[in-house]
Amino acid sequence: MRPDPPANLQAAWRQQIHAAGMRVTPQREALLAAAWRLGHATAESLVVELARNDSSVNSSTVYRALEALERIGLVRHAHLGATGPTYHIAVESPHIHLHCNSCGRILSVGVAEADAFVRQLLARTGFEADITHAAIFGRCRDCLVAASANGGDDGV
Amino acid sequence: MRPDPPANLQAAWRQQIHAAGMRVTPQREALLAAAWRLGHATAESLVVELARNDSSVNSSTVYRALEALERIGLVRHAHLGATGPTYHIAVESPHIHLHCNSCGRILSVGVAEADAFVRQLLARTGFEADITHAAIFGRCRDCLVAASANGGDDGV
DNA sequence: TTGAGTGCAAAGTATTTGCATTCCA
DNA sequence: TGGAATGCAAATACTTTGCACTCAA
Repeated sequence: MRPDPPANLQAAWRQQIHAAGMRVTPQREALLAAAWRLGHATAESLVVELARNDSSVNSSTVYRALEALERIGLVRHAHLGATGPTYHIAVESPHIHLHCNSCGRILSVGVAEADAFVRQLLARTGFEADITHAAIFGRCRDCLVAASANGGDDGV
Repeated sequence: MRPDPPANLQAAWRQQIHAAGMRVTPQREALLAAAWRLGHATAESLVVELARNDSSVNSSTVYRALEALERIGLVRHAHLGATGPTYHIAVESPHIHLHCNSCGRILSVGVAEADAFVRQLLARTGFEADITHAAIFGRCRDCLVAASANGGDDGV
């Protein structure tokens, strides 16, 4: 969990909402701050995080606000696991999500790791991949080590 | 939509269920056949497909059967879109799913396309990726062409 | 014969929608 | 002040669970 967003960032958010012809409301500001603190958050977890922090926001408002804020590019969603979409602040540098099937953790690595793959895919199949949009599933280093220490058993 | 599975394949399924100490029921046979016909199917779509074909199976049975059949390796699931998990018969040769954000189609390409990427990811981050488990989002060739013909507009 | 598997109905969870009210610009 | 945005409550969609009954082995 990160600390609250810096004031200048919050100001930029307000400005961007306003520039899009939309209204700056306390709920939207609280929502953006909560998304910033959580890093990766489902709609559900945002509702909970907001309730924890004084400012509770109705869940239907959260869904509608996320949709509106995504439309103007302030937040993005990705598919990180079995659950529904996960939202994050758009300014974060783009990264690939690696979802460990054993421990459930989400690791992030830079998009550069996949550059060659994306280029090759485009050249050979004509498909322009947005590698950041969905997690890649698998097993993280720690769980691989634990599994092999465990006699090579899966441990899943 | 594929034709019904060949008899020898169905026999192999029965054998594998039996070998796992589980019971071969008409519902499970119908479910496997439906999954084979659909290729990629959500639990929901399997319920519908089964209802269409004489043999309707209760949805709770479908969920429980999918879980049981996945446990013994006869079916697998993947995350292909915004919706829940998608099931497919396990014998299909492993493939990467490419989900087009514009037209919604799911393209399949061989895992060989990602071999270098998976190897590099393992070497550099220690993460063993199962690239087949989740779709990669992006835009297919047709939609890219359509978008550029459209003055470079997104068209989404 | 018997218990794994099924169907049904009810509950749970996540998300959406209609409408009256609030409050930002 | 006007209409975008919110809160509430009801509706919807999907999945899970408890329980009595069925049927594969």
